Amino acid sequence: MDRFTRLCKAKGLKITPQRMAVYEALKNSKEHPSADRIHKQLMPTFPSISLDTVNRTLITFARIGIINVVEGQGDPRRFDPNREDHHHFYCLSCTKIFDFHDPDLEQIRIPDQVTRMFTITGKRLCLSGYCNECRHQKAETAAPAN
Amino acid sequence: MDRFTRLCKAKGLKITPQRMAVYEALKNSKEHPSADRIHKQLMPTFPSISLDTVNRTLITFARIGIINVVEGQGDPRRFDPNREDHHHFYCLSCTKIFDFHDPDLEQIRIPDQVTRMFTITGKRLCLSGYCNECRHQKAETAAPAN
DNA sequence: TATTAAATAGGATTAATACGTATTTGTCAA
DNA sequence: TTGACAAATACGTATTAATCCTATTTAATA
Ligand SMILES: [Mn+2]
Ligand SMILES: [Mn+2]
Ligand SMILES: [Zn+2]
Ligand SMILES: [Zn+2]
Repeated sequence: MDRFTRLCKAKGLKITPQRMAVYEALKNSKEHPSADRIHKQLMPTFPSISLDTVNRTLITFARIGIINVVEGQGDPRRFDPNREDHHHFYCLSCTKIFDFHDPDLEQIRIPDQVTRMFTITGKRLCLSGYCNECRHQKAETAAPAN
Repeated sequence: MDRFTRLCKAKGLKITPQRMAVYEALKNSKEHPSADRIHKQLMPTFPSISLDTVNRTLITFARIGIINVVEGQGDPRRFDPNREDHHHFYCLSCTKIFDFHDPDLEQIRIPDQVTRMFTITGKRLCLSGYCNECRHQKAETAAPAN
């Protein structure tokens, strides 16, 4: 019994072709797709799958801990299949999210004042700016940010 | 000449009653409002102001550096008038964002590999979980997250 | 194989944001 | 102080994301 089947059983979720398809689309991906993106990706091989189902499935997966919802800046909700502890760089131009790791950052200590006040389930360093592809375009086209 | 007037002049922006109203609404706020929230807040004293103008104004303010856009998890775009270096806790239940500071975190070192690859304009520790108000409700109503 | 609750598809709705444009208005130079 | 003009606004429309509704299908279980 594979990981996916095990997880579904444990949470009392039915194993449907739709859920399997979404799981397969996410597995091994290092991207941070939106529901719409996953839906488009599945359409060729699974034309009958609905966007609503993809969206519900992703939210369900996030709820049971198969994936995470990640931080964006007002754009469509993004999901992250990478459950390792890691950090993010967010490109303000193309909205791509890049993972990075750093041993030093693993030991970030959260102030007691904060841990007392909140129940913390997620912790991550969020960087933003312009990715390599975008910073060049930017210099030509747009005015600088400040 | 006040800070707002100075900033607008420097960036070649006209000083309009709408922009002044939005600026006043943000100033001194420690919240992280959406465009809609600011619009609702202004309606009583400025009934003719349009949501479109509020939204455009906020985006303009973010562009010239008066405010920032902050990370959410798929909810409407949120703005942050607090330009001090600080960090965030995001409540997964009520979506409120809380500021916190920490001298230790000021010196977070970003790996060279990352600074080489990207132009970084923002850096922040992003925590998520449940705020004090929400974690109690949660115990009663909803099933645990995992 | 029959039962049943869960899940899906797809249409409708709501909400957030952006766009198009006629009109208004702040700015600046005469 | 005024007039010209580009910038900004209001508001209607369009687009997009997300959710809701419900008839139908289907996975799980006995
Ligand atoms: Mn990631
Ligand atoms: Mn803040
Ligand atoms: Zn980019
Ligand atoms: Zn809360």
